[in-house]
Amino acid sequence: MRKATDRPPATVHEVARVAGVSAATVSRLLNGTAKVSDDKRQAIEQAIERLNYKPNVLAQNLKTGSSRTIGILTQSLASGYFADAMAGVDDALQGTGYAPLIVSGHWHADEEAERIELLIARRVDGLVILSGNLQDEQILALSEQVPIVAFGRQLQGPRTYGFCLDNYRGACDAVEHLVAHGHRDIAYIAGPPDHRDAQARLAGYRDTLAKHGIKPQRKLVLPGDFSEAGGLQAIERLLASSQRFTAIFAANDLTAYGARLALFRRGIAVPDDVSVVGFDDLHSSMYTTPPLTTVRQPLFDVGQRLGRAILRMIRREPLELEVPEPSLVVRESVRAL
Amino acid sequence: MRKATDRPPATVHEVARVAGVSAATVSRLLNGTAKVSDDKRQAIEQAIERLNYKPNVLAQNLKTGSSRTIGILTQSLASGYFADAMAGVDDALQGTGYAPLIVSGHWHADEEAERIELLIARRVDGLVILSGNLQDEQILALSEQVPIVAFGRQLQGPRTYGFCLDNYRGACDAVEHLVAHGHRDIAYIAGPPDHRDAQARLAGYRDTLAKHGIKPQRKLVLPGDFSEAGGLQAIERLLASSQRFTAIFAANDLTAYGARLALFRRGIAVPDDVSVVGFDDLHSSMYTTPPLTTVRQPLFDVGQRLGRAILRMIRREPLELEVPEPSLVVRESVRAL
DNA sequence: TCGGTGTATGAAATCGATTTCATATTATGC
DNA sequence: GCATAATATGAAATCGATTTCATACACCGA
Repeated sequence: MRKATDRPPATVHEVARVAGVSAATVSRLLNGTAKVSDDKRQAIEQAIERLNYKPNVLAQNLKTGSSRTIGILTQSLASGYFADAMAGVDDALQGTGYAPLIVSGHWHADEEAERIELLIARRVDGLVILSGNLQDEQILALSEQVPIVAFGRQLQGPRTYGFCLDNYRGACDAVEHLVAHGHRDIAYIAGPPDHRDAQARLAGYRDTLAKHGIKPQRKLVLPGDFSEAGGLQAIERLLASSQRFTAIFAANDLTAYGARLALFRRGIAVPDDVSVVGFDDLHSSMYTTPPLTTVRQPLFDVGQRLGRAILRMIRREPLELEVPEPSLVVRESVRAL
Repeated sequence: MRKATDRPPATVHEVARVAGVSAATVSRLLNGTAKVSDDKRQAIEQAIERLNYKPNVLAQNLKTGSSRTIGILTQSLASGYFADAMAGVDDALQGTGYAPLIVSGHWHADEEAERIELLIARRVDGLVILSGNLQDEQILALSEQVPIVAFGRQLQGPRTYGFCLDNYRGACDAVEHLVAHGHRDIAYIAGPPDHRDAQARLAGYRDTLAKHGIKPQRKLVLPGDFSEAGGLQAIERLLASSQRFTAIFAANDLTAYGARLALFRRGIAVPDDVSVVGFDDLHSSMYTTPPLTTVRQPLFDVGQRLGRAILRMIRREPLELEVPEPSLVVRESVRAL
């Protein structure tokens, strides 16, 4: 199993020796740091070819003080929501020489802080933070050590930039849609009370009802937790309470899935008996039965922007600040009354 | 905005100087490489505290020749299937000092090879390969440079280990379940013809029918591609052909989702009119309407095993070889005839 | 008291690149 | 044709840890 080329990998010095030049010249050629004469260039290129030389990234890292790595803090590795954003970041990093180092904070501030310490210890050149429970001040403090871009929080600083989508606006659009279709008894399944996106969506729901002169009914606002189980339970309770409602606005798609199942179990048809609107537009929402009308968050796009932003920040280029908009995507889960 | 401690981070040498010892002693204490006397230990610990010293990982990497990083090659960053496995690997790596470097091959052999080159260039200490289109021989060749564990391919070598779940068995279980419930006209929506898991599942379907003396009907085997769109299209075609069938076995859950929607659009109830069984047990299959009966692949568990295996391989410890089993999870999408 | 064994410690080499600084060489201007 | 500027190049320092090798010292038995 021993290969012919079973010697330790070549170094710049060996390349230099074979090419009859100095290591400095090899380095200069490879990095384009300075002009090297044509004959030496050829000699070096041949030597590299012959020795199959690949620069040792570890040595480069040490010398340059950079790991050419971007840390990504997500809240869950197994969530379609974050996965889309991560895919976007990854896409933006493609071909730039930067690789993503992904860690998960599991929605827990302490764990997030710890994981970020880990990333900084590994000398990531930049940090992408996807949502989470850290305080903005903590992030600002961290940004003295490494440039940071964040999603799900409004931040601005010399080495910090964070943006949210307009959750309020998205929720308004969703409720407007229901109202426009004649619904007035609209239940809302909330998200975690301490989650700002959830708060904004709730506010959008309330304000839109008010705008149309629909009296808010406390019993139509149900607690939830952004999970299917939460949505299921909420609607089971609502049905048990025999409160009248013709539509449900769920704080996110997962919640809507759970709600949908609760209705299904009771033989209540969507959208014929009850209309449902979600929030997020997860990929699978296109294939629920019926396909879910929902507020689209363009998370891949968000991820791309974050990736591009962190790169610009690292290179100290100005970043173009433009925030994508959520938009209602109308499918088949809402019926006109 | 300037902090009091705005000087460059401390090095071993500074710690050594402050503590009145040599850098070697500091290193020895930190790594437990040799005994150091109690008084020096205290002096060093104080110096570390005072200077807030953190070893420079980049320098450690260079000197030790290892990056304390595990490369993970996935096929998609935004797939629930792979995400579960990645979460498992991540979980196994937690607290070991190793961090995952995740790249995606997008089901394309060339891209996979390229991404792996990138990981090797970054001197990952080990490689976890999740499925993909690379040839086994290519992987074996790569394993001379770095230890590899793989999922979705049977591999065995000094620095290589790969296992599959028993897809054949899983498919047999699924079809047995349908047959036991009185179904004989069972449609099958296949996966990509060149995908081994898909091939194994198809074989399981065919053999189980044969075992029960059910004549195979060519028109009941429909092409698919492991996606919802494929499943949708397959069932639309099947319905158009007015071929009789009472059950559908889909090559994976996504396909089943698509099939389900096609039925829904035609007003065909599941499971009352047609039964459906999937494969994978994605998280959301618990919340489809109705919840999907499917063959569970314990992917988080698989990921954990992969993570533990690669660590053992790196440490040159023997690895316990035990492959988890797929299992049918019965929900509500199958009716007895 | 002396040689021998063991132990804690430091000086210096090392990992493999990049970068500074000095120098030999060539090109340029008058 | 000579002084000067510009250019390509190499030797050596550097990044910050780890590790080898040598050494000083203490301890032990004879």
